[in-house]
Amino acid sequence: MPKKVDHEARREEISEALWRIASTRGLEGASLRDVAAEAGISLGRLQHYFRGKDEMLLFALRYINRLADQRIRERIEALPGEPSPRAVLRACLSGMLPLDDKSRIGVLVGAAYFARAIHDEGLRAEAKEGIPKLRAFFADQLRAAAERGELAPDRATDDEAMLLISLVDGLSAYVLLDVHTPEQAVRLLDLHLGNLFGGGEGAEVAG
Amino acid sequence: MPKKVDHEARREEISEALWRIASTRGLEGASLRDVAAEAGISLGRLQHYFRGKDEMLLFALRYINRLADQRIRERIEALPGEPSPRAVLRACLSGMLPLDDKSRIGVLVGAAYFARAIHDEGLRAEAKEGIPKLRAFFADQLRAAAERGELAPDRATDDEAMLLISLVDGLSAYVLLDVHTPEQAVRLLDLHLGNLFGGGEGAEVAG
DNA sequence: GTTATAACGGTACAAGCGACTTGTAAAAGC
DNA sequence: GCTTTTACAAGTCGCTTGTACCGTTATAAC
Repeated sequence: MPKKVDHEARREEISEALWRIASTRGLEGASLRDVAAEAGISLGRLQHYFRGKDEMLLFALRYINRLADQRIRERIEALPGEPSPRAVLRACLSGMLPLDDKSRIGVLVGAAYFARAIHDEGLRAEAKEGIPKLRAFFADQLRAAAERGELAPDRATDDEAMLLISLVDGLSAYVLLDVHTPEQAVRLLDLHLGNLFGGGEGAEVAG
Repeated sequence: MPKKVDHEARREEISEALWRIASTRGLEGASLRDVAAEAGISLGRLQHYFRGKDEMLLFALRYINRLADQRIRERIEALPGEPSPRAVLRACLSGMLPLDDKSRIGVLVGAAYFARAIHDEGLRAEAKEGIPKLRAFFADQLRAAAERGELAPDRATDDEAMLLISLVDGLSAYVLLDVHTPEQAVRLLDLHLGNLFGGGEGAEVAG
């Protein structure tokens, strides 16, 4: 047999090439040939690592979700001292916004997948997968905040969590459309958090 | 000359066929041939009314936006008596959610266009166009509410208006992905409005 | 050294795409 | 009634797409 190649690593390289195309031209404009060219490989090689286009798309989606998850986890752990629930939430939510090149590409690719997921059962299941966990995590933070007296105790934490997720998605969409600048999106997010937790204190946490 | 045909009406018929396809298979899966078949006409005839695909897409987008605008205007006028700013806002916002078949198709088509608008300057300009006016209208309602003492006077009305728009867009996306049912989306919207205006009073307005 | 096989590069192919051209029928204008 | 113009249907064009299928190389196993 010839040299053993790390298939997973190859697939990740190809996925990154796909992201680069999807974030500039959209998913629908990413043909197998384009992706192969962007990755600097032949079409034949790409086909060696992915049976078909769908398999490639699904792998790339799972991979980018995994990276985004990890990125946000690191943001939380990077918070100084014993961060308040509010600080944790702000770090998460602003990490979901397209603020820098990395996260912008992530959101861009996510938007491209979103459009396809609406009509594709497989992708839709994949897109929905992470929401409940995220929602539960946010709700936990809100409950912790309520216990510490930083949040009105009569707030419906589970619903407020979902509201936060929906809001960030809406804000992200408008940043992609250049309706907001990234800074405005953060400002609006902070406004909502201010309404939720009360007052402006807490907004000085770095983003 | 032969019988005079109402070009505008023909274009609207074709647009409606396009929506039907876009709402089930997505915009990218809507070829000129498919649209023509859905409209029950030949490809040649479709091309007689639209120079190219881009022109068709743009017309259909403007048309559906016009209809949505009109639909929401009617919702406001249908409100009983002298409606409160809160009731007006709720009618608008819930009208933007995909609650019935009509609005669902509208949002579905809007989502398809959104994905394309990210990478298409012309469509992006079209998608952005209505936002400032909507935002100003919402801000006016919020100011009116503040004057009537139904809203805390220190609220940043312009930002709160944008927050409402972003939230509804996020909620709509999650309804399309079957993360929320339409009912849950309305519940979350009402929760936000309750937070904004205070208390639960006002939530009894029909949707 | 032979062989089996993973790892390719290259090409061929049918299908579908948007755009364009041509042909034809019919009705309004003169 | 002849002409002109509109309203179509049908076909063709060049191109791109995803997929399938070669052929070749290189290396690990025996």
